[in-house]
Amino acid sequence: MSEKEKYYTDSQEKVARFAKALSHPVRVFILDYLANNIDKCCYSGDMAEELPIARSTLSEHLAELKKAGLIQGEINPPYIKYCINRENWEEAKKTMIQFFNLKI
Amino acid sequence: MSEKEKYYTDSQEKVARFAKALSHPVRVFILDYLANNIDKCCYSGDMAEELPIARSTLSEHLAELKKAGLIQGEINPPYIKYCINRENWEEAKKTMIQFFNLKI
DNA sequence: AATCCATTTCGCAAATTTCCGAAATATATT
DNA sequence: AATATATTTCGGAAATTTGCGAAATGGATT
Repeated sequence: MSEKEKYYTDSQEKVARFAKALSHPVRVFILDYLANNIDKCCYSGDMAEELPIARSTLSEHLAELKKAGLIQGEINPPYIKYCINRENWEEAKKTMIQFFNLKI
Repeated sequence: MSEKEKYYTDSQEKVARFAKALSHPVRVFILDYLANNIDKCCYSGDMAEELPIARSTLSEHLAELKKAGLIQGEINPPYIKYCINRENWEEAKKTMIQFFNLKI
């Protein structure tokens, strides 16, 4: 009796999920920042200095990206060193590129 | 005295804007649908039949995609034939791929 | 002019997102 | 044990998004 029809493919849901993670300029900024400082330690506080938002708000954007799997934080108290999660980043990239390669 | 500092690059804002347009599975579905039926006429009603949402809700998702420039509607009363806006689609594709090509 | 039809717009409710400052956390240092 | 530090979590406000059904739209048909 389970009437759960599926309306969206896994791929469609994945595109939407990754896109949502990238749907705020602060989060795009964070990913850019991490990608451009791959060799350095990236702390929340460093990014906060370049952004017009409260630290607690930045923290929530970081959590959002973590939830999407795109970044990870290595705890090193009282700091947290953030970096891109390469494996999931590659998956997001593949997912989005495949979507944009629709034969239109 | 205009204290408007700019915190995000145009590119970052563009990524966020396009990503937002793709951040809901219904909208991803619509773009897939249009891309896979490029030769046919695509009416709102046809898509509505494959989706678990009210027609008015679908209409609002279509408006969202139109606002982002990704689709356009050719009015042919009482129908509206939808299709992907190729020029803006290509721009979105380029924007997103460039973003994902960050040297990480 | 009255009716039909696909679609959108409107009015509104519910859910989610974004944001902040204050408080909590967890460790290192004094 | 008290203090200092970077960050997160909490509580709550404001804004935005998602959704629906009813009404409006605009041209075609009777």
